[in-house]
Amino acid sequence: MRLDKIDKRLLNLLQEDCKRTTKAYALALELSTTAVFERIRKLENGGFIKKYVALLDNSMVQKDFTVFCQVRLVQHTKQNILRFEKQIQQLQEVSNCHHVSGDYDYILTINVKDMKAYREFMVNKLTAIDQIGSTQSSFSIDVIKSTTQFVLE
Amino acid sequence: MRLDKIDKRLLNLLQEDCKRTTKAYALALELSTTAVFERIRKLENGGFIKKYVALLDNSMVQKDFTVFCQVRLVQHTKQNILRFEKQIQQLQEVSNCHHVSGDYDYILTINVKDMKAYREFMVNKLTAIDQIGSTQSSFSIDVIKSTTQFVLE
DNA sequence: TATATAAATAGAATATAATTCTAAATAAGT
DNA sequence: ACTTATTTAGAATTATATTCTATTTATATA
Repeated sequence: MRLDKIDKRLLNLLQEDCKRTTKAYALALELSTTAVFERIRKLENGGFIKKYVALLDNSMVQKDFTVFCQVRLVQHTKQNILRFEKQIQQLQEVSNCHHVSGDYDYILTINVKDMKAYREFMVNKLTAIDQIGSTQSSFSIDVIKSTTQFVLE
Repeated sequence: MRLDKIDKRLLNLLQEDCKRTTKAYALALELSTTAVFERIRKLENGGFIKKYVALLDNSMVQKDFTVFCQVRLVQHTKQNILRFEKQIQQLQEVSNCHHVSGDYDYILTINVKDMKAYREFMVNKLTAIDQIGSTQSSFSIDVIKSTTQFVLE
């Protein structure tokens, strides 16, 4: 399935605000509500849209202390990798984790309340994972940009 | 305004899937639809919920080449900082940018189609920003975890 | 502890929107 | 040009959101 211009515009709109009425999208795209309804259904079933979610204000829910933590494993055995990754997935403080090229093996994004909570997390949870060799943390001083939207054109 | 247990459970649900019916949330929380409706309204007006968005499948929309790019500025003048940040915000390939502590000044998350597109981006857009001193890129080999959800408890 | 006041909830009523259905229009393939 | 499939529109229906009123529950105050 291929996306045409209208699909892309629709996806851009849905990424901005998925709670508008079908009528509102229809108006913006100059189509009927049925046409829009069918397109959305296709985009959902086609796997383009993963999910619809509420995004919270980090500071309002006390999760605005963000840390980027680079991790190196002690040894790159398949077992180590799998165990490490499984444990990372379990940690609710970790919002993102990528296996990456370069000096370190993984880059993690960690969201907690404050430095104290980060220390707790490091001591009790992260460094408790014994596949980890070394880590390096960069603390977020300010958020310059943060979006979930991919601009399609 | 303070969040009680029910609010937190509701926020957790809305972060998972914001498109369920009020009735569905009401059922899960053992409340009436009106009660849930009012709570959601409060969470929205109280600024806890920033927005409702559709999350797309990166690979389906050809944005699954992810790079973490660390950036160092040539000089830390206020002017340089502001100019750099303003330009970064403009770049649609950059989904995230944080001012960070440590060796580098910024960590950027970049989403493009492939290595070729990344090269284009680097040459034509990123390194065109003349406040940048040096950069270091880590390429994502695999996504271990990726969520927008903060677990509230 | 009794009383007043505010906040939260439930259920019914209403308004609005989603979804389905049928038919027409458009596009694609032969 | 003709057939077939896809997309679209408008009306009809179903489901849901939203409002309203009355109760209940919680909170504050004397």
